[in-house]
Amino acid sequence: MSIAIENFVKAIYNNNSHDAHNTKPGNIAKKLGISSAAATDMAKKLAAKNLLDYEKYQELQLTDAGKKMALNVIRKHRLWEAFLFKMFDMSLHDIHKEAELLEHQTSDLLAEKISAFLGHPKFDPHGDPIPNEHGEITTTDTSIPLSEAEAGKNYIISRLTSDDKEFFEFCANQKLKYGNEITVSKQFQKNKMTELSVQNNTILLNEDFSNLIYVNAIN
Amino acid sequence: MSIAIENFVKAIYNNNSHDAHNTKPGNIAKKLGISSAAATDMAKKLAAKNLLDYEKYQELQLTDAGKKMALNVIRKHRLWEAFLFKMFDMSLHDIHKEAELLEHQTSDLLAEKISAFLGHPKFDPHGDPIPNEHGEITTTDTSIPLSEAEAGKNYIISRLTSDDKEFFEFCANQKLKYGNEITVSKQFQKNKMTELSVQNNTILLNEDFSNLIYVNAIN
DNA sequence: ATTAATATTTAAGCTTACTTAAATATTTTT
DNA sequence: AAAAATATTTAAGTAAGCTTAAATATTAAT
Repeated sequence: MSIAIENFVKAIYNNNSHDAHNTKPGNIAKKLGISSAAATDMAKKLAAKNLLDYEKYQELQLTDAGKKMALNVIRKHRLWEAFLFKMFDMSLHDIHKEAELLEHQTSDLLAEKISAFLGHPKFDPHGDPIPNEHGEITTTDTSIPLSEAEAGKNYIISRLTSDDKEFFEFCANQKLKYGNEITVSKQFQKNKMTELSVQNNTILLNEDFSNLIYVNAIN
Repeated sequence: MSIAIENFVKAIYNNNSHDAHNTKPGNIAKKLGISSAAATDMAKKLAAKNLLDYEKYQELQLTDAGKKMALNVIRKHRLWEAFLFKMFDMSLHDIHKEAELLEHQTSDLLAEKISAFLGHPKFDPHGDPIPNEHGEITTTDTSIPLSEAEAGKNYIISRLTSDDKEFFEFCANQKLKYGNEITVSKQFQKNKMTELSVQNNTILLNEDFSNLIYVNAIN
C-alpha cells in the first residue's frame, strides 16, 4: 500500500483513538494538509479496499483490516522514535519528523530487529504505547491530562501528545520529560492555568499545554 | 525531488562510475525495472531540471547537480548499510534492501548522526566507498577484480559488487567478506575459473562471481 | 553496403493523488 | 423553523510516473 494510504488510515486511527468524533473527511484532510475533496476521494477508494467504512456525511470508521494497517505503521513510527532517541542526540521534534518518513519504508523484519535491540519497549519517548507485531496495544492507559490533575499531588509524566516543535522545546527546557516526577501545586480555576514543580523548578502552564501532557498519579 | 528521480540519477551514476558506456535509457530502464519509454520520458524531464544532459540516442550524462544528487543518495544508502550491519544481525542482501528504501527518507541531519556514530567510516560492508557530506569520494580505488588476480599472491577483499541474494549467501558461507585475506592458488585460463583459499577453505569460482569480487594485493 | 536485428523514441492511454470550483447537504444560529 | 454559516461531495482538471504499440533510428551481421 502507498504512503498516502498509510498516512490516511493512521490519521483516522489517531483522531479516533481517544475521542471518537473527528474522523470526517474534512478533519483528516486538515491533519494531512490536503483538500477535503481529496480526502473524500480517498475515503471512497479505501472503502472499496475494505480498509474503512464510508457513508456520505458520516465519520470514517476503520475496519479491522484498516486498524491493523494503521497500528503496523504506528508501531514502526514509535519504534523508530524510541530507537533514534536512544542512539542519537536529537530533539523529540526532529526524531518525530524522521520517524514520520522512515515508518513507511521499514520492513516487518527490520521493525522486529529494532524492537529486539531495544528490549521490546512498551512506550516511545513521548510515552505513547508501541503496538506489538500483531497490532495489539497491551498496556492500559490510566493517565489523565495535567489540566485535570489535583493540586497538592505528585504525578509521573506518562505522555506528551503533540507534534509541535515549540511545545517540545518548551518541555525539553523545563525538564517536562516522559517518566519525570512532578508536583502539582495549584490549579487556577478562572484562567485555567496549572502550577507545578519539576526538579526544583516551578512552572506555570496554560490550558493549551496542560492538555497535551498526560500524567499518572503516584500512590 | 521524488524517489523515482533519486533512483534514476543513482542508476546513471552507478552504471557510469566504472566504465562509462551503459547509460542509455534502455540500460537505466532495465536496472530500474521500468520500460525504455518511461526512461526516455524521465531523461527529458531531468534534462529540463538540469540534472543531466540528454541528446537523442546518446548516453545520458549527469550534470554536476545530477552527480551531487546521486552521491547524496548513495551516501545515505551506504551509511545505512554500515549502520544496519553494525547494529543488527542481518544478511548483506537484506541490509541492502532496507537501505534501498531508507536512503530516500533520510535527512542530511540524520545521515550526519549515523556517520558520526560510526566514526565517519570510509567504506560500507561491501567495501564501497561512502561519499562525504559534500558528495566527494576521497579514497582512491586500486583494487582489481578477482578474475584478474595473479596465482600465488595474497589479496584483501576490498569490494563485493552485487545486489544478488545468491551471491551474498555464497560469499557469507565461504567467508568471502570485505576485509578478509585470501590466497589465489590458480587461474584456469580456458574455462576462466579462479581457485583460491580463505581461512583454510579452498574455493573454485566461475567468471560470473570472480568478476564481482574486487581485491587489493598485499605488498 | 544492404539487410536484419536491436534499441530508442513518439504517441496514446492509464492510475494515483492531488487541485479548484460548484453543487448539495448538514449544522448552527437566531 | 428558517436563514446563515459550514462542511461535504461532485465534477472537471492536472502532474508524476508509469504502460503498450507503432514509428524511427542505430548497430550488427552477412
